[in-house]
Amino acid sequence: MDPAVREKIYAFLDARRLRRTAQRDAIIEAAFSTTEHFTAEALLAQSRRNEPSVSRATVYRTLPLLVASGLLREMDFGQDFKYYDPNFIDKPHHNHLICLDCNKIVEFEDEHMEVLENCISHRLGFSPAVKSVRIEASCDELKILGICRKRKPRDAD
Amino acid sequence: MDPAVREKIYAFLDARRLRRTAQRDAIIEAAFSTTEHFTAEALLAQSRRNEPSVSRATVYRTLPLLVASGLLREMDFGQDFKYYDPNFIDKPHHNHLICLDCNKIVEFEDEHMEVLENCISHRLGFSPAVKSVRIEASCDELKILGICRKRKPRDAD
DNA sequence: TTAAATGCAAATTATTTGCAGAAGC
DNA sequence: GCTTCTGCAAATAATTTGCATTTAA
Repeated sequence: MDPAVREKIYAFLDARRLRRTAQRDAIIEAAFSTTEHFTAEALLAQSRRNEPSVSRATVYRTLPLLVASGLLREMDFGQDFKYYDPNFIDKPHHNHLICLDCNKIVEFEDEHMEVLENCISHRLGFSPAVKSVRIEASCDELKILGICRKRKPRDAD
Repeated sequence: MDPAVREKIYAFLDARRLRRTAQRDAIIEAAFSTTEHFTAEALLAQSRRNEPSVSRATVYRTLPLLVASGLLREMDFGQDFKYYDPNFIDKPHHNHLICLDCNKIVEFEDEHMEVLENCISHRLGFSPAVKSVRIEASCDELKILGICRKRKPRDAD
Protein backbone atom coordinates (compact mmCIF):
# COMPACT_ATOMS: atom_id res chain seq x y z
CA MET A 1 0.00 0.00 0.00
CA ASP A 2 1.29 3.38 -1.10
CA PRO A 3 2.27 5.51 1.93
CA ALA A 4 0.71 8.56 0.27
CA VAL A 5 -2.63 6.76 0.16
CA ARG A 6 -2.30 5.75 3.79
CA GLU A 7 -1.59 9.36 4.68
CA LYS A 8 -4.61 10.62 2.75
CA ILE A 9 -7.00 8.16 4.27
CA TYR A 10 -5.85 8.89 7.83
CA ALA A 11 -6.05 12.62 7.17
CA PHE A 12 -9.64 12.02 6.12
CA LEU A 13 -10.38 10.03 9.29
CA ASP A 14 -8.79 12.76 11.42
CA ALA A 15 -10.77 15.51 9.74
CA ARG A 16 -13.97 13.64 10.51
CA ARG A 17 -12.90 12.80 14.07
CA LEU A 18 -13.18 9.14 13.23
CA ARG A 19 -11.27 6.74 15.43
CA ARG A 20 -8.49 4.49 14.42
CA THR A 21 -9.27 0.87 15.17
CA ALA A 22 -7.60 -2.42 14.40
CA GLN A 23 -10.57 -3.37 12.23
CA ARG A 24 -10.51 -0.17 10.21
CA ASP A 25 -6.79 -0.46 9.71
CA ALA A 26 -7.21 -4.00 8.46
CA ILE A 27 -9.99 -3.03 6.05
CA ILE A 28 -8.09 -0.01 4.73
CA GLU A 29 -4.98 -2.11 4.25
CA ALA A 30 -6.95 -4.76 2.38
CA ALA A 31 -8.79 -2.25 0.19
CA PHE A 32 -5.72 -0.36 -0.98
CA SER A 33 -3.23 -3.17 -1.35
CA THR A 34 -4.77 -4.34 -4.58
CA THR A 35 -5.53 -2.90 -7.99
CA GLU A 36 -8.40 -5.32 -8.53
CA HIS A 37 -12.03 -4.45 -8.16
CA PHE A 38 -13.57 -6.20 -5.21
CA THR A 39 -16.90 -6.93 -3.57
CA ALA A 40 -17.80 -6.33 0.07
CA GLU A 41 -17.54 -10.07 0.66
CA ALA A 42 -14.07 -10.29 -0.87
CA LEU A 43 -12.95 -7.31 1.18
CA LEU A 44 -14.19 -9.02 4.31
CA ALA A 45 -12.18 -12.14 3.52
CA GLN A 46 -9.03 -10.15 2.77
CA SER A 47 -9.43 -7.94 5.84
CA ARG A 48 -9.71 -10.97 8.08
CA ARG A 49 -6.28 -12.10 6.92
CA ASN A 50 -4.96 -8.93 8.49
CA GLU A 51 -7.25 -8.97 11.50
CA PRO A 52 -9.51 -11.97 12.12
CA SER A 53 -11.94 -10.04 14.32
CA VAL A 54 -13.27 -7.99 11.40
CA SER A 55 -16.99 -8.54 10.98
CA ARG A 56 -19.16 -8.21 7.92
CA ALA A 57 -21.07 -5.34 9.55
CA THR A 58 -17.90 -3.33 10.04
CA VAL A 59 -16.89 -3.83 6.43
CA TYR A 60 -20.31 -2.57 5.32
CA ARG A 61 -20.01 0.36 7.70
CA THR A 62 -16.49 1.23 6.59
CA LEU A 63 -17.03 1.07 2.84
CA PRO A 64 -19.15 4.26 2.68
CA LEU A 65 -16.43 6.08 4.60
CA LEU A 66 -13.79 5.09 2.08
CA VAL A 67 -16.08 6.10 -0.76
CA ALA A 68 -16.74 9.45 0.94
CA SER A 69 -12.99 9.99 1.23
CA GLY A 70 -12.80 9.92 -2.55
CA LEU A 71 -10.18 7.18 -2.53
CA LEU A 72 -12.55 4.36 -3.39
CA ARG A 73 -15.26 4.32 -6.03
CA GLU A 74 -18.44 2.34 -5.84
CA MET A 75 -19.19 0.67 -9.15
CA ASP A 76 -22.40 -0.87 -10.32
CA PHE A 77 -22.01 -3.37 -13.11
CA GLY A 78 -25.66 -4.37 -13.12
CA GLN A 79 -25.20 -7.35 -10.84
CA ASP A 80 -26.93 -7.79 -7.52
CA PHE A 81 -23.90 -6.68 -5.56
CA LYS A 82 -21.60 -3.72 -5.82
CA TYR A 83 -17.97 -3.58 -6.78
CA TYR A 84 -15.40 -1.25 -5.34
CA ASP A 85 -12.58 0.19 -7.40
CA PRO A 86 -9.38 1.42 -5.72
CA ASN A 87 -7.78 2.60 -8.96
CA PHE A 88 -9.30 6.06 -9.12
CA ILE A 89 -6.45 7.41 -7.04
CA ASP A 90 -3.96 6.81 -9.84
CA LYS A 91 -6.36 7.13 -12.75
CA PRO A 92 -9.13 9.54 -11.74
CA HIS A 93 -10.88 9.44 -15.11
CA HIS A 94 -10.72 5.84 -16.12
CA ASN A 95 -13.60 3.89 -17.60
CA HIS A 96 -14.60 0.26 -17.88
CA LEU A 97 -15.01 -2.26 -20.62
CA ILE A 98 -16.61 -5.51 -19.53
CA CYS A 99 -15.80 -8.59 -21.59
CA LEU A 100 -18.99 -10.54 -22.31
CA ASP A 101 -16.90 -13.67 -22.92
CA CYS A 102 -14.62 -13.91 -19.90
CA ASN A 103 -16.34 -11.35 -17.67
CA LYS A 104 -13.10 -9.51 -17.14
CA ILE A 105 -13.11 -5.80 -16.59
CA VAL A 106 -10.63 -3.84 -18.69
CA GLU A 107 -9.93 -0.32 -17.54
CA PHE A 108 -9.10 2.41 -20.02
CA GLU A 109 -8.49 6.12 -20.09
CA ASP A 110 -9.11 8.42 -23.00
CA GLU A 111 -8.64 12.14 -22.96
CA HIS A 112 -10.98 12.72 -25.89
CA MET A 113 -13.72 10.99 -23.96
CA GLU A 114 -13.02 13.23 -21.02
CA VAL A 115 -13.20 16.39 -23.14
CA LEU A 116 -16.33 15.19 -24.91
CA GLU A 117 -18.12 14.42 -21.65
CA ASN A 118 -17.36 17.88 -20.30
CA CYS A 119 -18.49 19.44 -23.55
CA ILE A 120 -21.79 17.61 -23.61
CA SER A 121 -22.48 18.36 -19.95
CA HIS A 122 -21.95 22.07 -20.40
CA ARG A 123 -23.98 22.11 -23.60
CA LEU A 124 -26.85 20.62 -21.58
CA GLY A 125 -26.36 23.20 -18.84
CA PHE A 126 -24.68 21.07 -16.20
CA SER A 127 -21.36 20.84 -14.42
CA PRO A 128 -20.25 17.24 -14.56
CA ALA A 129 -19.29 15.54 -11.30
CA VAL A 130 -18.97 11.79 -11.66
CA LYS A 131 -18.63 10.41 -15.15
CA SER A 132 -18.58 6.80 -16.13
CA VAL A 133 -18.49 5.02 -19.41
CA ARG A 134 -19.28 1.38 -19.48
CA ILE A 135 -18.86 -0.74 -22.55
CA GLU A 136 -20.00 -4.33 -22.68
CA ALA A 137 -18.10 -5.99 -25.48
CA SER A 138 -17.10 -9.31 -26.94
CA CYS A 139 -13.52 -10.34 -27.34
CA ASP A 140 -12.17 -10.30 -30.91
CA GLU A 141 -9.36 -12.71 -30.02
CA LEU A 142 -11.73 -15.24 -28.60
CA LYS A 143 -13.66 -15.34 -31.87
CA ILE A 144 -10.47 -15.92 -33.87
CA LEU A 145 -8.20 -17.90 -31.56
CA GLY A 146 -10.72 -19.50 -29.28
CA ILE A 147 -9.05 -18.03 -26.23
CA CYS A 148 -9.33 -14.70 -24.54
CA ARG A 149 -5.92 -13.35 -23.55
CA LYS A 150 -7.56 -10.41 -21.89
CA ARG A 151 -8.29 -12.72 -19.00
CA LYS A 152 -6.14 -11.55 -16.15
CA PRO A 153 -3.84 -13.97 -14.30
CA ARG A 154 -5.31 -13.65 -10.83
CA ASP A 155 -8.99 -14.24 -11.24
CA ALA A 156 -11.69 -14.00 -8.60
CA ASP A 157 -14.51 -15.50 -10.70
CA MET B 1 -48.31 3.24 -28.04
CA ASP B 2 -46.76 3.25 -31.50
CA PRO B 3 -48.28 0.50 -33.70
CA ALA B 4 -44.84 -0.32 -35.07
CA VAL B 5 -43.64 -1.09 -31.55
CA ARG B 6 -46.66 -3.25 -30.88
CA GLU B 7 -45.94 -5.12 -34.09
CA LYS B 8 -42.30 -5.68 -33.18
CA ILE B 9 -43.03 -6.94 -29.72
CA TYR B 10 -45.67 -9.38 -30.92
CA ALA B 11 -43.38 -10.59 -33.68
CA PHE B 12 -40.84 -11.29 -30.95
CA LEU B 13 -43.37 -13.20 -28.87
CA ASP B 14 -44.42 -15.21 -31.93
CA ALA B 15 -40.84 -16.08 -32.82
CA ARG B 16 -40.33 -17.43 -29.31
CA ARG B 17 -43.66 -19.22 -29.30
CA LEU B 18 -44.69 -17.17 -26.32
CA ARG B 19 -48.38 -16.87 -25.62
CA ARG B 20 -50.46 -13.80 -25.68
CA THR B 21 -52.20 -13.18 -22.38
CA ALA B 22 -54.26 -10.37 -20.94
CA GLN B 23 -51.51 -9.74 -18.37
CA ARG B 24 -48.72 -9.55 -20.93
CA ASP B 25 -50.76 -7.24 -23.09
CA ALA B 26 -51.38 -4.97 -20.13
CA ILE B 27 -47.70 -4.91 -19.17
CA ILE B 28 -46.53 -4.27 -22.74
CA GLU B 29 -49.07 -1.51 -23.13
CA ALA B 30 -47.94 0.09 -19.88
CA ALA B 31 -44.25 -0.22 -20.69
CA PHE B 32 -44.40 1.35 -24.14
CA SER B 33 -46.99 4.05 -23.60
CA THR B 34 -44.50 6.26 -21.79
CA THR B 35 -41.17 7.86 -22.52
CA GLU B 36 -40.26 7.92 -18.84
CA HIS B 37 -37.91 5.49 -17.17
CA PHE B 38 -39.76 3.26 -14.76
CA THR B 39 -39.19 0.71 -12.03
CA ALA B 40 -40.74 -2.74 -11.81
CA GLU B 41 -43.02 -1.47 -9.08
CA ALA B 42 -44.20 1.50 -11.17
CA LEU B 43 -44.80 -0.80 -14.13
CA LEU B 44 -46.91 -3.06 -11.93
CA ALA B 45 -49.07 -0.12 -10.85
CA GLN B 46 -49.49 1.12 -14.41
CA SER B 47 -50.22 -2.37 -15.75
CA ARG B 48 -52.93 -2.88 -13.18
CA ARG B 49 -54.76 0.14 -14.54
CA ASN B 50 -55.07 -1.77 -17.79
CA GLU B 51 -55.69 -5.16 -16.20
CA PRO B 52 -56.16 -5.43 -12.42
CA SER B 53 -55.23 -9.10 -12.29
CA VAL B 54 -51.56 -8.43 -13.11
CA SER B 55 -49.33 -9.68 -10.32
CA ARG B 56 -45.89 -8.57 -9.27
CA ALA B 57 -44.47 -11.97 -10.23
CA THR B 58 -45.74 -11.66 -13.78
CA VAL B 59 -44.22 -8.21 -14.12
CA TYR B 60 -40.87 -9.57 -12.95
CA ARG B 61 -41.20 -12.50 -15.34
CA THR B 62 -42.16 -10.32 -18.28
CA LEU B 63 -39.48 -7.67 -17.90
CA PRO B 64 -36.61 -9.95 -19.00
CA LEU B 65 -38.61 -10.87 -22.09
CA LEU B 66 -39.03 -7.25 -23.08
CA VAL B 67 -35.34 -6.66 -22.46
CA ALA B 68 -34.46 -9.71 -24.58
CA SER B 69 -36.62 -8.34 -27.37
CA GLY B 70 -34.32 -5.36 -27.54
CA LEU B 71 -37.19 -2.91 -27.12
CA LEU B 72 -36.56 -2.20 -23.46
CA ARG B 73 -33.24 -1.49 -21.77
CA GLU B 74 -32.41 -2.34 -18.19
CA MET B 75 -30.61 0.54 -16.53
CA ASP B 76 -28.67 0.55 -13.34
CA PHE B 77 -28.30 3.95 -11.76
CA GLY B 78 -26.59 2.65 -8.64
CA GLN B 79 -29.75 2.41 -6.59
CA ASP B 80 -31.08 -0.76 -5.04
CA PHE B 81 -33.62 -1.29 -7.79
CA LYS B 82 -33.41 -1.25 -11.55
CA TYR B 83 -34.88 1.18 -14.00
CA TYR B 84 -36.25 0.33 -17.40
CA ASP B 85 -35.90 2.64 -20.36
CA PRO B 86 -38.33 2.37 -23.30
CA ASN B 87 -36.61 5.09 -25.34
CA PHE B 88 -33.96 2.96 -27.02
CA ILE B 89 -36.39 2.17 -29.82
CA ASP B 90 -36.31 5.75 -31.07
CA LYS B 91 -32.83 6.63 -29.85
CA PRO B 92 -30.72 3.45 -29.87
CA HIS B 93 -27.53 5.18 -28.77
CA HIS B 94 -28.67 7.62 -26.16
CA ASN B 95 -26.92 8.22 -22.87
CA HIS B 96 -27.89 9.57 -19.47
CA LEU B 97 -27.05 12.57 -17.41
CA ILE B 98 -28.36 12.44 -13.86
CA CYS B 99 -28.94 15.77 -12.14
CA LEU B 100 -27.53 15.67 -8.62
CA ASP B 101 -29.83 18.54 -7.62
CA CYS B 102 -33.25 17.44 -8.81
CA ASN B 103 -32.48 13.77 -9.52
CA LYS B 104 -33.88 14.08 -13.00
CA ILE B 105 -32.46 11.99 -15.80
CA VAL B 106 -31.63 13.90 -18.97
CA GLU B 107 -31.13 11.80 -22.07
CA PHE B 108 -28.71 12.84 -24.76
CA GLU B 109 -27.28 11.54 -27.98
CA ASP B 110 -23.91 12.40 -29.44
CA GLU B 111 -22.47 10.89 -32.55
CA HIS B 112 -18.89 11.74 -31.57
CA MET B 113 -19.37 9.75 -28.39
CA GLU B 114 -20.62 6.84 -30.44
CA VAL B 115 -17.63 6.95 -32.80
CA LEU B 116 -15.20 7.33 -29.92
CA GLU B 117 -16.63 4.36 -28.03
CA ASN B 118 -16.33 2.16 -31.09
CA CYS B 119 -12.78 3.37 -31.66
CA ILE B 120 -11.69 2.66 -28.12
CA SER B 121 -13.31 -0.76 -28.08
CA HIS B 122 -11.55 -1.85 -31.26
CA ARG B 123 -8.26 -0.40 -30.08
CA LEU B 124 -8.60 -2.62 -27.00
CA GLY B 125 -9.44 -5.62 -29.18
CA PHE B 126 -13.16 -5.86 -28.57
CA SER B 127 -16.40 -5.53 -30.48
CA PRO B 128 -18.68 -3.28 -28.49
CA ALA B 129 -22.17 -4.53 -27.69
CA VAL B 130 -23.90 -2.43 -25.07
CA LYS B 131 -22.47 1.00 -24.40
CA SER B 132 -23.58 3.37 -21.72
CA VAL B 133 -22.33 6.71 -20.59
CA ARG B 134 -23.56 8.02 -17.31
CA ILE B 135 -22.79 11.50 -16.12
CA GLU B 136 -23.75 12.69 -12.67
CA ALA B 137 -23.83 16.45 -12.77
CA SER B 138 -25.03 19.53 -10.96
CA CYS B 139 -27.38 21.99 -12.54
CA ASP B 140 -25.82 25.31 -13.59
CA GLU B 141 -29.20 27.06 -13.56
CA LEU B 142 -29.91 25.99 -10.02
CA LYS B 143 -26.69 27.60 -8.86
CA ILE B 144 -27.53 30.90 -10.56
CA LEU B 145 -31.32 31.12 -10.42
CA GLY B 146 -32.07 28.90 -7.47
CA ILE B 147 -34.36 26.73 -9.54
CA CYS B 148 -33.72 23.82 -11.82
CA ARG B 149 -35.76 24.08 -15.02
CA LYS B 150 -34.46 20.71 -16.10
CA ARG B 151 -36.98 19.19 -13.75
CA LYS B 152 -39.57 17.55 -15.91
CA PRO B 153 -43.28 18.35 -15.47
CA ARG B 154 -44.50 14.85 -14.70
CA ASP B 155 -42.34 13.66 -11.87
CA ALA B 156 -42.37 10.26 -10.19
CA ASP B 157 -40.03 11.14 -7.31
C1' DT C 1 -14.71 8.88 31.41
C1' DT C 2 -17.45 9.09 27.48
C1' DA C 3 -18.65 8.99 22.89
C1' DA C 4 -17.69 6.15 19.07
C1' DA C 5 -17.00 1.53 17.10
C1' DT C 6 -17.75 -3.30 17.11
C1' DG C 7 -19.93 -8.12 16.59
C1' DC C 8 -23.93 -10.55 16.50
C1' DA C 9 -28.21 -11.63 14.87
C1' DA C 10 -32.42 -10.03 13.22
C1' DA C 11 -34.55 -6.91 9.85
C1' DT C 12 -35.03 -5.03 5.32
C1' DT C 13 -36.13 -5.08 0.53
C1' DA C 14 -35.86 -5.94 -4.52
C1' DT C 15 -36.17 -9.88 -6.96
C1' DT C 16 -36.82 -14.98 -7.78
C1' DT C 17 -39.06 -19.33 -7.48
C1' DG C 18 -42.10 -23.65 -6.35
C1' DC C 19 -46.45 -25.04 -6.91
C1' DA C 20 -51.28 -25.73 -7.94
C1' DG C 21 -54.75 -23.91 -10.65
C1' DA C 22 -56.14 -21.19 -15.03
C1' DA C 23 -55.90 -20.31 -19.80
C1' DG C 24 -53.91 -20.06 -24.65
C1' DC C 25 -53.51 -22.60 -28.90
C1' DG D 1 -55.36 -31.84 -24.08
C1' DC D 2 -51.19 -30.42 -23.41
C1' DT D 3 -48.17 -26.94 -22.34
C1' DT D 4 -47.42 -22.40 -20.98
C1' DC D 5 -48.81 -18.67 -17.73
C1' DT D 6 -50.45 -16.98 -13.73
C1' DG D 7 -51.03 -15.56 -8.70
C1' DC D 8 -49.76 -16.56 -4.30
C1' DA D 9 -46.67 -17.01 -0.78
C1' DA D 10 -42.35 -18.45 0.63
C1' DA D 11 -37.40 -18.18 -0.47
C1' DT D 12 -33.24 -15.66 -1.62
C1' DA D 13 -29.39 -12.72 -0.90
C1' DA D 14 -26.95 -8.28 -0.45
C1' DT D 15 -27.05 -4.80 2.67
C1' DT D 16 -28.64 -2.35 6.90
C1' DT D 17 -29.66 -1.81 11.66
C1' DG D 18 -30.74 -2.38 16.93
C1' DC D 19 -28.50 -3.42 20.85
C1' DA D 20 -25.32 -4.72 24.37
C1' DT D 21 -20.43 -4.67 24.83
C1' DT D 22 -15.81 -3.10 23.89
C1' DT D 23 -12.45 0.31 23.01
C1' DA D 24 -10.07 4.69 21.48
C1' DA D 25 -9.05 9.16 22.96
